[in-house]
Amino acid sequence: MPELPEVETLCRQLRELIAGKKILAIRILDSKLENIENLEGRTIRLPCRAGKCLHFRLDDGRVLMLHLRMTGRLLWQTDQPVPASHTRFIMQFDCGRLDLIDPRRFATLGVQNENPAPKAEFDPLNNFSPRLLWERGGKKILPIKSFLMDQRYIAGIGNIYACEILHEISISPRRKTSDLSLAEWRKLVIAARDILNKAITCRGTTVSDWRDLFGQKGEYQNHLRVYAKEGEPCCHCGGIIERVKLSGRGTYFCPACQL
DNA sequence: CCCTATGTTCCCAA
DNA sequence: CTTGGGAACATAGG
Repeated sequence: MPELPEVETLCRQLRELIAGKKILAIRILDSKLENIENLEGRTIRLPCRAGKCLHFRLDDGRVLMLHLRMTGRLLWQTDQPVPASHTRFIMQFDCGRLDLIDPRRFATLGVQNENPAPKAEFDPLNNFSPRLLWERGGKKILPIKSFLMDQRYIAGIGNIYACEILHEISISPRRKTSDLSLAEWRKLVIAARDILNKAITCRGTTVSDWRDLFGQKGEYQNHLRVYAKEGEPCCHCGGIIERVKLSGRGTYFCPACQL
């Protein structure tokens, strides 16, 4: 479930708790998860986010990588000795315990020996140049929403924020990527940064079960304008929000003003 | 029973 | 090679 703002929220909360801390013990409670050797005794450096992925660099140079996929959650526990149901992985520190909870068991855990190369060409909060996006998208005839959500191109944007960003700039999710003008890419870059940063400030979007590291709901669901708003009036033009299927995903937009 | 789900990957067809 | 569609992964909830 988590997209960039949710993973960033976890990352910031983790930095306060486990940067520089030693892993006392781990427990893997799901045979689907990769068995990771020799984590005990290692110290975690500053946790980092890469798209929707969390990277925990260790003092021996290895990098523990966690992707939460659809239903993965991280929960910080200090006084609950019994893990919640669907707990798949536990890391014990002297100050508390980090639990990975994942009902659908899609989350992935892995270790690499060195820093992984960036997976995406663009990052909405760092290198997000309208001109480079315009050049890159210039020959793509796929829908702009599919382009925004493709993690090979752009890091961290998923279904909720793709819908919100496109609505903000009044562009249809079905528009061909190559149709966007440089001016439209400029608007997109600004809208993406605004929306994602605001969502980070709100600690993410809780429409069903997203929770932060301490089990708290986010607040950005109170600012959504199209996602899960089928049948409601558009805040820009009063048109009725529709839901269609695009790239296999429920897609919310205003057919009256998103052209 | 039906459908849906904030993600990714793989296979197949056009 | 590019794109789109569907299934798969596994589970909960409406």
